[in-house]
Amino acid sequence: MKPKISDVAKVAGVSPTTVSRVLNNRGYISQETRDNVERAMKKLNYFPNDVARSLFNKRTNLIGIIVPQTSNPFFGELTFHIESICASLHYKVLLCNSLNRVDKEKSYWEMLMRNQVDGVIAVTYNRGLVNAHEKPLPIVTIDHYLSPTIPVVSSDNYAGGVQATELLIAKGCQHILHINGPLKLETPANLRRKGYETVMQEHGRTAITYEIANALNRGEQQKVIAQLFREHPQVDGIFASDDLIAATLIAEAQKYGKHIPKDLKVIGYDGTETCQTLLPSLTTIRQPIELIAQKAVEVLLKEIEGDYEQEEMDICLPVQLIEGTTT
Amino acid sequence: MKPKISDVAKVAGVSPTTVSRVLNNRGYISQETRDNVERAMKKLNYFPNDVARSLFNKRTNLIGIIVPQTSNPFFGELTFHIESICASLHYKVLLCNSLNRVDKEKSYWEMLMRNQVDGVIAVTYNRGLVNAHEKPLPIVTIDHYLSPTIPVVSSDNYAGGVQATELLIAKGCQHILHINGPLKLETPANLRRKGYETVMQEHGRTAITYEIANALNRGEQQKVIAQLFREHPQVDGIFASDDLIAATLIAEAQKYGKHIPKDLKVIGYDGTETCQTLLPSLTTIRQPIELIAQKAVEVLLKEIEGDYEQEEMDICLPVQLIEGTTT
DNA sequence: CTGAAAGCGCTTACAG
DNA sequence: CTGAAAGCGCTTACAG
Repeated sequence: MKPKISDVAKVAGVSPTTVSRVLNNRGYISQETRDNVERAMKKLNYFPNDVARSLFNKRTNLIGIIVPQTSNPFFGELTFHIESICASLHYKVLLCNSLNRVDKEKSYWEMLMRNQVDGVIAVTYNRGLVNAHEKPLPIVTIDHYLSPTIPVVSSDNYAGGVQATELLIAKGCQHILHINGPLKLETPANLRRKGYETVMQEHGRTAITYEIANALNRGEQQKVIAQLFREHPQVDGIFASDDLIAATLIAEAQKYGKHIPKDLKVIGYDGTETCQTLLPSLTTIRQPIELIAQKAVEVLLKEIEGDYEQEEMDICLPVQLIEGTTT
Repeated sequence: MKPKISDVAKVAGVSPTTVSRVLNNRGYISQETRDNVERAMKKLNYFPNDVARSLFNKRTNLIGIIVPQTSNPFFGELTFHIESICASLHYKVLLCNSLNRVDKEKSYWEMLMRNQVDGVIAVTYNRGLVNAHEKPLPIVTIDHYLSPTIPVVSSDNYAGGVQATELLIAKGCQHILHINGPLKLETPANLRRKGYETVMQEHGRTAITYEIANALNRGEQQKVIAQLFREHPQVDGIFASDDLIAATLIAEAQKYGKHIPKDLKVIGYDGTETCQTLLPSLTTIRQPIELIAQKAVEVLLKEIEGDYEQEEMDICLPVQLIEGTTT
């Protein structure tokens, strides 16, 4: 059996109370008792049981993070940074892959509540989630508006959309299209499209957006892209709302005999490390992923500690254009 | 305050014991009491506290997973699958990004013990880890031998190395090199090199392997690649031990004016979904990532449930050659 | 079919 | 400076 505090107490010849005190460094303990207890802990290879501690303290130091899926490079990197930062602050991370599915979001949410997480970082859609529970946990979302009372961290999607579109125009594209994920969802990510539309309008162009219902599915992507080429054979510039779509686009374009960037210029979005390594030629708008993670954790911890300030409801971080050879 | 079992009991007009019984569906309860209790739970929006449950049951349904970093597509996909499978089996996942650093592995390991995880899936190096603790948890590793008593799940690295090398030879390469991660570590991944060396020898060729000390660092990769091109200008075939290295290789080769596949053929390793999307042209050896995740979870749960069988100590899964246009 | 009691491993007032 | 007692929210023998 794993040793418990009373075992240590017995070996050290003190009470469990005293052991607990040296463990938590609380109250006065004589150096001698302290040494005794520490020797006993070492001898028994004792580790405190955090489950018992959490029960008493009503604090788990656990946070939940809900992402669509860590296999997507953007979420994989985001998850990495969030977990790393949390670990450095002595928080532990319970991971949830929601696949953007409402049923999964719901059951994960309930799981996190049952496990008494101190807070959650959500990169997920479902709006009803939060209101459904009377006593919402501290929560912060990334790129998704869940409710007006929940803080959001995102990068400057509007500016990203503007920059991407302006670049295509500057490069001389005449027929510029946009491909996006599911549009009905009210996410800041839709601001990318807004940026695109605004710039197009300013230049007297018609904005046309193709929607991929399930952006995580590559087959779905190919279908929409095929349709796009069919309906707009004259297209010579495309702003894709993420790098994976852009990559699929490039592969499909080659099948149609379109040369990139001569016949068709493509710009993506996200600029993950992975994409910079695997497809360094891609022009893209880079999101400051690590910074997003940092801010999200920072805001969440403030909520948890209770010194949360109103002005931090909506944090918007700068993006950066990275020019490759696809434009 | 969150409602607890005694609150529910009060509302339902029964004892806490009874509430617990309907919660766990244990023992006999009259339909009427059951309905009463359920109504009370709904009314109070009650959710059981899993921390308290875990304390009593000495079972958390929590497993730890330690990977180098989820931002790497291979580990991102592996993590996704492991977590998804666990969720479907009502296990929760505590995520740890070790960066292959011994200090982090150690502190994560201790953290997992304190949190009373039921088991851990480790994709990590440190050998001393396990022996250091008298009472090791149920554990399974992926692609890493920690100790002879710990089961390993991996794909057929030797066959992968053989297939990769044979392909380059079949394509007419005369000077074939290999780039690998840190070689001193006794991982099944080194079998890839063994496969390479064996085939080279069979064909009377000299096997030469370049080592990247920190495979997670792209700057490091570039340095080694530059050295490789300097020392072996006549190289015309390279087997890279993962797809990211292969991608960096391809980018560097272009700087040296080498045309791929005419002047230089490149084959990678892993074949993640992400890589198939971002760099579909890459020839590679695909690991069955989802299957690896499945087996790892399966073996771990058997250890946890206690019906673990000896013959499953070393599970080796088949790999698959995927031919792109880089060979 | 239901409840009172004890206990999971810890911590914190409260005494001394 | 140290210890006995009570309790965190739950569950399981044990009675009835």
